[in-house]
Amino acid sequence: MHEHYDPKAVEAAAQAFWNRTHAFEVDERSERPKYFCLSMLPYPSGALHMGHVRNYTIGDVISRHKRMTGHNVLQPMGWDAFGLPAENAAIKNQVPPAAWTYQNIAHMKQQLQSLGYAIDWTREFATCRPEYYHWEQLFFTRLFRKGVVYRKNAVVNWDPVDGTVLANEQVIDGRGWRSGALVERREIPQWFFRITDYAEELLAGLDRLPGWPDAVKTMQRNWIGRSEGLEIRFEVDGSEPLSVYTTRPDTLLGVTFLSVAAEHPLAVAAAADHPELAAFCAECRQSGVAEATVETQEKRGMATGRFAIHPISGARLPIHVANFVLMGYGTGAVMAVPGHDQRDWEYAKKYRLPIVPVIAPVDGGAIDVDAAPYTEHGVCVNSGEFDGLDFAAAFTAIADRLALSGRGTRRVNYRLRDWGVSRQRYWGCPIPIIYCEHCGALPVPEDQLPVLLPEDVVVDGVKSPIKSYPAWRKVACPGCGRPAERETDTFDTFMESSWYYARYTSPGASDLVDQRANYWLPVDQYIGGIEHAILHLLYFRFFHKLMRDAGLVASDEPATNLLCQGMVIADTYYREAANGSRNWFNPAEVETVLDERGKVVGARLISDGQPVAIGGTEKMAKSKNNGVDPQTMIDKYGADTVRLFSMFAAPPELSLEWLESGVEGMARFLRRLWREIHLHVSSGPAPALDVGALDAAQKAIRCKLHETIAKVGHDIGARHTFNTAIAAVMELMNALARFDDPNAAARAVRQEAWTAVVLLLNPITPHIAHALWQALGHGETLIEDQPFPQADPVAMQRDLLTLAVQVNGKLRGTIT
RNA sequence: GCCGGUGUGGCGGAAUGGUAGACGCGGCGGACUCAAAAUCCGUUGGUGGCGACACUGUGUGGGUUCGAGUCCCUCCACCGGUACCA
Repeated sequence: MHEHYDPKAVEAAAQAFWNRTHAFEVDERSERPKYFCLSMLPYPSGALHMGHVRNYTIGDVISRHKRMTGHNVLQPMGWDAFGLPAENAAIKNQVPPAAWTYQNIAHMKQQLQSLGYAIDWTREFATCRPEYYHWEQLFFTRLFRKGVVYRKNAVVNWDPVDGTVLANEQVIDGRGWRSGALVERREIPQWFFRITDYAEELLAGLDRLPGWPDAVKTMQRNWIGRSEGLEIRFEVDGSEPLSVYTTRPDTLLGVTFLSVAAEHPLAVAAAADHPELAAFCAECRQSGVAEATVETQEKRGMATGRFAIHPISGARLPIHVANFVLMGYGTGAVMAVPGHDQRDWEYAKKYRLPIVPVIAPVDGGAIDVDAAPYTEHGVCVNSGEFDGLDFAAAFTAIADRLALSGRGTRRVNYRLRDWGVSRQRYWGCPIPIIYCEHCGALPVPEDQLPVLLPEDVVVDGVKSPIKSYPAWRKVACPGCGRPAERETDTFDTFMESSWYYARYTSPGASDLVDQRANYWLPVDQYIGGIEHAILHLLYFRFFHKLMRDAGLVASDEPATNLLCQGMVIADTYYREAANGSRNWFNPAEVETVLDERGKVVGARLISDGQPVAIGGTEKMAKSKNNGVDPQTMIDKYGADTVRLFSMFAAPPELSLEWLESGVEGMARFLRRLWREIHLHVSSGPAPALDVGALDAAQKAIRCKLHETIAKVGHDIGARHTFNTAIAAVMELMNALARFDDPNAAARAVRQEAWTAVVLLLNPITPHIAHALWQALGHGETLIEDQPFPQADPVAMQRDLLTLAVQVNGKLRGTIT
C-alpha cells in the first residue's frame, strides 16, 4: 500500500478492473431478486454538467448499495438525442445536427465513464438512431389503426416574418427571437394522442404509487384536474348556440355576460361587419400560446354586439371577445359570474358590466359583491325557485332543470388536454404518415419502416430541411399506389423519453421490447429532476399503459419509486457596463473578501484585484457564467471527491450549492481515511476479534461502529439521505483516529472498523474503496459482491445514557 | 395568474412534537516549519457576565400543546412547472 492517496492511479486501476471483469453487465439469469435502478437519460448538450453528476451519482450509490444487499441490479444509460438545441447549434456552427449530436455523445460518454458509474454499457443507445425510433414509428402506426391517435387543428406560435412555428422558448416578450416580429397565434393541423381517455386511470394510479413523492402526485392530480360540472347551452340570436362548461352551476342565475375566444366562429362572424371588433380580434391573436403569457397579460375584451339567451331567466346577455379565452381549450367560450368569480369580477368592473349577487354565506352574513366577489360556496339567493338551496342541492336542481329543456348535461371534465405530438422541426423522429389525395392520411406500412431521417443536411433555422426536400417527401401511396407525400413534421421529443426505460431491458428486440421486459419492469427506482414532475412523468406513465394495452408489458405503472433531485447552484459575480449590461465572471475567477467573523463582505476578480458585484446564488447556467465544469473538478480532485461532495453537500431533494472549499474538505477526508488505514495496516497483522475480552474503551468504539453501520444502512437504503450517512462515517473516523490504543485487541477492533468503513463508503466512493479493500487484505475482488455491513445489536448496547430534564418545555439539566 | 416546493449560525446543512445548530466549510488562536503549503490540536449562533451561568434565537404575524424548527392558519421572499427547452 502506498503511503499517500493518489486518486488518479487508484481510479484508473479500479476502472480497469471493472472493465476487464465486465463487472456491471447483467442479464435475467440470476438467483437474486432483480432491481432496476434508472436515472433520467441525458440530453447530449455538449459536456456533462453538475446536474448530471448529481443525478447519476445518486443512481450509482443506490445501485451499488442494492447490489451489496443481494440484488441483481440493472443500471443502464442512453442518450435523449433529438431536440431543438442541435438545430440551434447547427445554425451557429454550420454542422449538421446529427454530427454535432454524435460528437457530444462521444465526449459525454467518456466523461461519464471517468466517474466510475456501475453502468451496463452494453445496453446503451441514442434515441436518434433508426434502431431505436423504428419501434416508436411502428407503435405509432399500430396506435393509429387502434384509434388512439388522431389529427386536429391546434394553436402554435407563428412568426409572420420567418414564416415558421416557434417553440415557447423562442418567443421573447411576445416577439420571435430571431426576426423580432410580433408573434401570432395560428391554427395548424397536428397529430394527437388521446391521453384524456386515460385521465381517470392516470389519476387513480397515483393512489397506488406510495414510493412517489407527494409533491409530484399532487402536481399530477392538479394537472389532470378532474372536475364535475355542467355543460350548458346558451341560445344565441341569429347564430349557433354557445356551449360553456362550469363547475358552479349554482351561480347560473348570476351570469351577466359570456366571453368567447378571438378565434371562435361567433367572434369571426361578428367581426365580419364590425371593423373595430375585427381589429381587436387580430390584436388578441398577437400573443404567444404559453399559459403563463396568456394568464398574466392584462385582461381585455370587447362586446361583439351579439347576445345570448339565459337558459333559465331568458335574459339577453352580451357576448364579449376576451383575450384570456383560448380556442381549443374547452369549448372556446365561458360564462361569466362577476359576483362570485375573481376574474369575472375584475372584467365586469373594467367594462362596467352588471354584478349580481346570487350566493349568500350559509351563516347569513352580509356580503357586498360590488366591493369584492364572494367566491365561497353558500346558499342561492336572487335565483327564483332555487333560493335557499345549498351548493349540492342547487347543482342537482339546476342540472335537472336544464336536462329537461335539453340545455344542460352533467359532465366530468379534465383540465388535461390531449397530447399534441407534431413538431414542425427537422431534428426529430419522422412521423410515419403518408398523405394521399385519394386515400387520405395513411400510416406507413410496417415493412416500409423505419422512415429514415436524412442526416446529411443544411439547417438554416427557418424551415426544416425535410420540408424542402422533394426526393424524401414524394412517395407512392401505400393504398392506391399513386403519387403521395410524407408527413414532414417530426415527433415531440417527449415521445422518445416516454419508453426508453423499457428498451433498456430488451436490447436488439424486433419490437419495442420482448419478454425480457417483464423480468426487469417496473423500474424499482427512478431518479431525475423535479422539473419533470408533470410533463415527462405523465407521458412516461401514459406510454406504459399504452404498451400494457398492446400486450407488451404486464405492469400498470412504469416505476414504483421516484426520487426527484434538486438543482445544482453556484454563486454569481458580475460587473455592470456603462450601458447597464452585466458581464458575468465565473466563481473560479473570483476571490471573496471576508470580515473578521468570516462573513463574505465583497468579492474581487483575481486577475486585476478590482471589486466585482455579488449576484446571488443561482442555478448553474451559461447565461450567468456560474457553471463549474465537472471535468475540471475530476482532473483536480478525482472522481471520488466529486462524487462525495455531490452527495454530502445537501440531501438529494434540495438544491446543492457547489463550493470549492467544500470540495477540498472532501478531498481532505479521503486523504485522512487513506492515511489512517495505512497507519493501521502498517502496525502489523490484526488478531481475531475476541468480543468478550474487550475493555470499556474498546467496547465503546465497537458500539460507535455498529451504531454507525445501522445509521448508514438506514440513511442510504431507506431514507436516501446520503449527506447524513457520510456525516456518520466522518464521526466514526474521527473517533477511530483518536482511539490510539496500541494493544492487539484494539488492532482487531480497528480491523473490524476500517473494513466496515470501506464497505459503507463503497457505494459513494467506489474507487478508493476498491483500493483500501485490497490494502486491508482482501485481494483484488469486487466489493459490490460483499454483503453490506449489518449492525450487531449486542455491540450497540450502551452502559451509559444521557437524559434531558425539561420543566415546562425548557431544558433544566441532564442526568447520566 | 394558477399548481407545487423551500426558508435554521458567517456558509452548506443536522434534528421519530422532547438537550436547536450533528457533520463539513469558513473564521479565530496555537503546534510543526527559516518560511510557506500540507498536517495536527483548541475554539466558534447572538447579548450580558471574570466565571458558574442567565437571557435570547429556526422568514413574518397568530394559534394548538406541559413542550413547536417540526402540526394548523396568515402574510412575505425565493425556486420549479405552466402543455413546442429538456
